[in-house]
Amino acid sequence: MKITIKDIAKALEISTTTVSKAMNDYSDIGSETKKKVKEYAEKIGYEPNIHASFLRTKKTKLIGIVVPNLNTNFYSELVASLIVRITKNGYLPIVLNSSESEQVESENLERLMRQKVDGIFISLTKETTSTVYLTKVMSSSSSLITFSNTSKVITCNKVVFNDKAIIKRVTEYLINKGNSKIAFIRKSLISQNSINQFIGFREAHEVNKISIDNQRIVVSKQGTLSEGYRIAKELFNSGIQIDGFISYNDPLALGAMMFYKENGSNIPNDIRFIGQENSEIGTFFSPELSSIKQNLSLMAEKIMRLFLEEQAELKQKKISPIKREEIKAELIERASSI
Amino acid sequence: MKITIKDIAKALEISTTTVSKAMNDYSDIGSETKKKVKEYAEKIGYEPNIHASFLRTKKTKLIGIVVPNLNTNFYSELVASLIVRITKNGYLPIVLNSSESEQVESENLERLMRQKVDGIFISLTKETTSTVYLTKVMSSSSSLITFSNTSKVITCNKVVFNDKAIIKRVTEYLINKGNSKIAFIRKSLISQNSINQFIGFREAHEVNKISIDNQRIVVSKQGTLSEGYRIAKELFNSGIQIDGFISYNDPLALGAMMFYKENGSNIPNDIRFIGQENSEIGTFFSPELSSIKQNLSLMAEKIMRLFLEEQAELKQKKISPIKREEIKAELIERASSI
DNA sequence: ATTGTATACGAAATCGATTTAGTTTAGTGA
DNA sequence: TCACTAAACTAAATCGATTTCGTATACAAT
Repeated sequence: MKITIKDIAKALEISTTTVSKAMNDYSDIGSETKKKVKEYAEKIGYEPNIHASFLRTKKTKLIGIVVPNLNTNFYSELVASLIVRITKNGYLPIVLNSSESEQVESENLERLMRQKVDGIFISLTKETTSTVYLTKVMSSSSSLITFSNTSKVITCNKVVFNDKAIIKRVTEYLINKGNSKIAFIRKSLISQNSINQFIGFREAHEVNKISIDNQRIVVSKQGTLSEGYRIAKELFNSGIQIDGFISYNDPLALGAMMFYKENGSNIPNDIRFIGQENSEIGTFFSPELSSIKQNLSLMAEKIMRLFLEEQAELKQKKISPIKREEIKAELIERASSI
Repeated sequence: MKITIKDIAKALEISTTTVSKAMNDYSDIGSETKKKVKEYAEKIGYEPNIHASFLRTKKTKLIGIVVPNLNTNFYSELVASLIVRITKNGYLPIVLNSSESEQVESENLERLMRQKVDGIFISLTKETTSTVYLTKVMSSSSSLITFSNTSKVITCNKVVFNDKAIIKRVTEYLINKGNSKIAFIRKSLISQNSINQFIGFREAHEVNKISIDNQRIVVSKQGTLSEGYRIAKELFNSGIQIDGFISYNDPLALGAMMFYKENGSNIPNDIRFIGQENSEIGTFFSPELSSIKQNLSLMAEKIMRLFLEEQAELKQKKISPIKREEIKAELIERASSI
């Protein structure tokens, strides 16, 4: 049995208007009445029906999260972090997974717009090129925040890591250790995320006047241990020498490291390895894997804050300016790169 | 600008009633009219407002998913699998994470009930003892399906793995290989999931008339590689000998295996290791780790099917009987246990 | 006494659909 | 011809809130 404002109105012998206004702290309701209403509502366990109030307020208290691949440590942790913040602020998260498919991603955005969510937090798939759906979202009533992997061409709220800077720094770190034949395993040729990292990689070489051999630049779709192993094997069998290895996650670096170890390479003296995402497993290989650590909790925090700010501004009918936040990632140095 | 049934009604010069009925395939609307309405709706891109229709239908097309820990391979993959099925069937998933806290779990259930979701799919935390919130859900309008880790005392829809049977089988498999001092690392002492597995472990011993040394039964909260390493070290330092090792996930087994390898044990001859969840990483250690493989996709499929059946029955005002599905897990035998 | 002004409240419209309870029209059978 | 039925449609009520516009009261100012 559901409790509505009518029940409160009847019991307190006031109008439903007054009840509604009291619950929402309107200024034209006496403080006595407000107190009475709120207390009684609390007592009988009244909770406003969100769907009914949506009809007038156009607010659903729902936030859509769209990630390219939920089944990775990176995104499952980031999503978990977002969920905490979303629920803490009285919203509920609709989580969708694009499975690295632009097609699915666009369907997900349509679903969320149909549901009239108040906000959409999205990290693009590595194959996404079109921005028509993002543009659609921006002209809809849901506020859009792109994170982690976003698009260069679209102007919208963004929260990203300092992809270019951190890879530049890490590459120079290897170069300074004397490495000049560094392999770079990237996620895709299209995604902004990956492009930025590659630019950092390239700039580090340019600054140090070292040329890049494109044969050492590999795109890996899977990003698994076995893929890392396979890539290393192929490089080796093709006679492409390397003395450094940077990949977009840890499993790739570990898989490759395994191959070179089996083949008698001395790590880190012959080849230095650096992964990303700083997963626990990296510390259980020998030598322990150096890795770039991204603060996912901080990213979640910034995303949520951006959203709440925008909501507040929207309420005051202000036009909220586009914002961009960059979060610094850091290198965790371990035996594989010392 | 939003399009409503009014727009269609006006354009086609019929009543909104007819439009609504045509869209919902009522039998008292002519097929000509239905076609006309649907075509026009398609043409102008009409989409019914879910929140408005909720007021009459009490259906939100929303499903809540609650898992104990989203940031694990097991649950992130299972959730991803559920999301696909939920969206395919025209629903949207609200994903919540209990972070292994019964308190958070109960709050999550309250949130979902407040949102009036059509269904709640929940796997309980390992510390959950109370069933009051589950009972609340059952007497609410959301249909409840518990999965993976459920409760023994509550009578509700369940989809689980054959925890007892598979562990019994695996334990006997080790016993048949001559192992009699098997360590068993369980998730908790309370969770039904873990209790069932332990019963299987015990029964295997009873059948083979082997006594269990409780010192070899360890509860691990974290379930990480380092935890597995630590547990092995403690067993060893306490002088507790083992010749077999079964844990509730792969990292634990791998961590332990690492410790014993470092200490000169010959695996699998001295100690046989079996993990669970069959993660890729297990095949990258030496020897490769045997593991129990659960078909998560099948579980997701069964959960969704159960839900849809119940919805169909509910529509026909039938009382749907409580159902229980059990999914067979299987042992993937690798070098660590041969 | 009259006008003005806060303060506190309520009637009714509204949001966008669904559903109930008719109504109209054409066709059927006696 | 008349009563009856089936098919196709609709007016109005409804779901549960919010919001607009108005009203009543008390008090102060003129």
